[in-house]
Amino acid sequence: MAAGDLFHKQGIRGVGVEAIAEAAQTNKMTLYRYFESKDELITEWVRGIIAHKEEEWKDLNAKHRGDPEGQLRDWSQRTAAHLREMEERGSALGNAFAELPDPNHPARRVMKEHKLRAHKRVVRLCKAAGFQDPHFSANLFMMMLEGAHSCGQCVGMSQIGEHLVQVVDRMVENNRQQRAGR
Amino acid sequence: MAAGDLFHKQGIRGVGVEAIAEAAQTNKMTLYRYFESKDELITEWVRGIIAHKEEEWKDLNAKHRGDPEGQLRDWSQRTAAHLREMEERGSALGNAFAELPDPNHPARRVMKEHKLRAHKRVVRLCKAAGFQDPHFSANLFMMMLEGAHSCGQCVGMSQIGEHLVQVVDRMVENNRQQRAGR
DNA sequence: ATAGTATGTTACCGGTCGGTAACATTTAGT
DNA sequence: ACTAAATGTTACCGACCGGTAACATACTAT
Repeated sequence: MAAGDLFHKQGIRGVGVEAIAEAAQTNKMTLYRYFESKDELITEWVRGIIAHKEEEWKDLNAKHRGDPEGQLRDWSQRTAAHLREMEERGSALGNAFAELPDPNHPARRVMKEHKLRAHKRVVRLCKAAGFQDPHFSANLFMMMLEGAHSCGQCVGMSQIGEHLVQVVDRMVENNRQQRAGR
Repeated sequence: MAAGDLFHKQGIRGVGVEAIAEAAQTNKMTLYRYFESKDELITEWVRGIIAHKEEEWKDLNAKHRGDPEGQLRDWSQRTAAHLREMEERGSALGNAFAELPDPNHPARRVMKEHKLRAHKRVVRLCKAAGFQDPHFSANLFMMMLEGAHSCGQCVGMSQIGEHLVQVVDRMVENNRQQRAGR
């Protein structure tokens, strides 16, 4: 779905169905034979993004099996890499949240569920990594990763990415030392 | 300008000029005698928010004169308080960024300048507080404060606010100990 | 070749929205 | 009370957008 690029770059509400069809190299009519409304189309796009992220978490889990610290560090590295190739416009999901204020919008519900899952996952990882206060650390991780996107727009993505990786490394290292000292 | 509530709650593009006028207890025509376009109206709203934030920084500076650590801690506390009374919808400026993708939009330019100023200010504070790597710490602060808004939508604002305050306190404390140990 | 299905084309509908014109009404200063 | 400025009212315009109908064309399988 190449229409997603449009959504991300011009904003969901700033892109007409006609433009979406063109980006998908088809036309409006055919589009409406597959999606019953623009809202459903948006929702499907969001679902795609989320599926991709879940896929990445599976990779992360497979690559660092039984190593929650490694997963966290790799997660930050991937996010940093993702930041670097995303000049100007912020996070797709974050923007979508801002652009769909209606709490009953299906896409919004899907995103909320995903965020809850993501948060739980990070809490679980922090628990497994032996962090003293897993909820605290998990919230910290989430805050920083979320904030990196919007923050990079004024500082420069690459620097933000670097610092993100650094601080996650430090947190993991600190935790390791604290555990050793107990 | 009470119309700002509408912008924040329903999204900039989701609010018509008519609704804005009604919220301001006037009508469209009068509105257009003061603002030459909706875009300028949006920009003025954004300017108001920014002015309010700058005002708060003046307060912060006056209250903790010569105490950059106190300013940073108080900043986090105010942000936490602000989070608590902001259930559901994220940061006004962050949302505006998402809703105005056009890089030439005047409001966007204003916001970008403001973000740059804010970042510089925090770097300056971190320098004054004697942080070892002021740019690193400043970026951390910014990331967390930015991220807290979007993150609170899935965890609960009050908890996020608490943790935000805690971590800023810890960073300040760590810095104090490191300085003492040098 | 033919039938059936998927895709493309055009034109249109209803609604909303930003913005304006023309005129009526109120407010305020003297 | 009279004037001038500010505000309100109504109606409208043009543009855009989401969505549909009707029909034409291309593809595919047998």
